[in-house]
Amino acid sequence: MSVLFDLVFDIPADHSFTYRVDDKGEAMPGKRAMVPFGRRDCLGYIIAERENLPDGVKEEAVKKIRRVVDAEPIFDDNDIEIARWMAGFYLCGTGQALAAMIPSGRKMTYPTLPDNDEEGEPSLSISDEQAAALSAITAAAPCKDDLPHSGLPPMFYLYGITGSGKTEVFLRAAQYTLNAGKSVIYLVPEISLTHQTAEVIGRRFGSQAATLHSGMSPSSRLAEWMRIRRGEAPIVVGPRSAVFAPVPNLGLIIIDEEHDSSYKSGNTPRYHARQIALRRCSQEGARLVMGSATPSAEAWKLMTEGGIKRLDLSRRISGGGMPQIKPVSLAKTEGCLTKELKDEIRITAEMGRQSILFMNRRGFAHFYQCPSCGWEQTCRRCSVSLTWHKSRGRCVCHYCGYSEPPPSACPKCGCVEAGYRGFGTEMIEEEVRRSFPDLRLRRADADTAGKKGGLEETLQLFKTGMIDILLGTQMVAKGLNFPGVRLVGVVFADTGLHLPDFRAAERTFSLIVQVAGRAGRYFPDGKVIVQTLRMEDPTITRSCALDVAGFFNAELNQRKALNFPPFSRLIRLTIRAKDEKRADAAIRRLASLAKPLLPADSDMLGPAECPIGIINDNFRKQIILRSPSMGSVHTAAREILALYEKGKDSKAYLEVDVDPVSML
DNA sequence: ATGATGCACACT
DNA sequence: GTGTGCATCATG
Repeated sequence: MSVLFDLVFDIPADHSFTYRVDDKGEAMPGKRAMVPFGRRDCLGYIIAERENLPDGVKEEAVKKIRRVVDAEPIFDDNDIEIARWMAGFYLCGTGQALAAMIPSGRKMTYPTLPDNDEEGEPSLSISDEQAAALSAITAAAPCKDDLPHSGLPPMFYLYGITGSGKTEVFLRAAQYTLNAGKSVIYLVPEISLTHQTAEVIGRRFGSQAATLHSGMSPSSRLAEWMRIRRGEAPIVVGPRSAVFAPVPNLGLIIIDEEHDSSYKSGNTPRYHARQIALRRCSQEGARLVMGSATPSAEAWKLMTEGGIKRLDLSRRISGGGMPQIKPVSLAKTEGCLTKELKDEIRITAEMGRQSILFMNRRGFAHFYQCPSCGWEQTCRRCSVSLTWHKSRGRCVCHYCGYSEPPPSACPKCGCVEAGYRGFGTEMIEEEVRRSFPDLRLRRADADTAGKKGGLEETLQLFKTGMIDILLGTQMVAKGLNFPGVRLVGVVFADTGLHLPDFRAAERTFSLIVQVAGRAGRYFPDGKVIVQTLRMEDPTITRSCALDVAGFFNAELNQRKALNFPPFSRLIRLTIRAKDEKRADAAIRRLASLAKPLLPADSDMLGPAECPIGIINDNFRKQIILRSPSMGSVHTAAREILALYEKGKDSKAYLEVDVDPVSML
């Protein structure tokens, strides 16, 4: 008597496939199995047992499971339920969702950051604000039957500047939850914070803690996963994929630095850890606690509406005040360092303290522009500005790697004044070296980090005071707390504002406030200089005033007027193809399928070229479906995709992004 | 996703 | 007449 099982695979196809085994033996839902699939053997996930064959499947078509891979199920009913929900929400295959839950661990190595002496040791006493926050969180013990009417779990937001003691509140809330016999998931942004926080938690909770990070080998990751499932590690720390940690009896999910974009997955399924956390908490009767100095617009809106309880941490606990933040105009400056910034660097050095010079995103800031006609040197393949790399003597595209020597004169108007404007790491490095030949300078960007241990070494040197000025990109903005830092200079704050993305202002604001938090952590004399060409821009002025509420008032009004999130939900459909005609045809077909299927309350933006029109020789076109809520547009999107699938051009690839975070 | 299949045009 | 290239299709 044979038994039937449904399996899913890590493929975009959404439906399950039925297999049989002669006698039940090892097979059961939650285990993986090798099965013949098409003309080869494939690893599939057993998701259910079934009584009868599905309609239209003939007895003789059903194949036998070759081998059950796992001794114990790696997924339980709850996991499979989440995967099914993800497949529906993110429009991916159930198997793809399951595969995302235990990523097969690509061997990426992340730098181990120097210790963050910040909140490592348990403080014996906490401030009144911290105590108030903690008791708010621990107050009402939620249970499944006791959820708010909305179906949302109890949600809290620790809203406070860097150094205001969020971590200590998180840790105590975790301890409280463990004491109550429940489990905790503690999410941190990718890369920098994982190790630091894992260490703090390891010290605090010992063997009760588990870490799930992407640097682990598949086998040790799986071993850790099973240890968590057995309940041997009731507190789990990790980046976004740790939101799936199979802890029994979930009581609390913590999302540190909630605004961080690494919580959104960059590949299929493009899930957002916050969304999964929300879902798990409401499903499993747990609490959700987030924290940041610069919440996302989504979180801010929910706080003002009361869906999330905001808990303010307004003071720095370690004695430092907030630094003075000064916007400075770049307008009449030769080069990239204003007099104000140079003066402060000098003063800082004379005090024996350190400076960080911060630039946004490599590539957008350092491009060739003709001073007479405005011609820009861009990549022929990717349509983004080329970046001048002095050390290589070439102009490089950051998307495809294409490079060429710089023109000696403007190819359009022949102007020989043609030079490099904009500020890249190398240019700033040169200017700082010229201005301060006596100061020790190190660069920390993707180039210098590439070498083995390059970044770690630089950070270690900086921490031990062997470097006076650290010049870096995004990667120095997050999670670094160096007591010796007095000055932070934002070299060109406008860069992010130029990006064609409705979240450009939000990100720029957040970045400046976060970066400002690096200064004066432990002393009251921190200084931040924000260089800009847009002294009047409200994003710049409000970030310099640390006016989060003012910024979001204006920003949310704007979003509302333009009907962008958080006042609407988006689904972005991107077509990419080597041949532009193909891409065009595909996106037009997609758009014409979509038009009549959209619900009345929804609309469609595009078809249009993507903000970055070409990446790696692929033309990219997009349409954006927009709706007041996910419900209706979701159903439509599923139909659209199903229709598109039949008769699609196999050389044109479709990418689906539900709730896109970056429009680039 | 991926591999098989079937049809188009090319060339010893 | 067979050989390479790509669109189409199904996978239980």
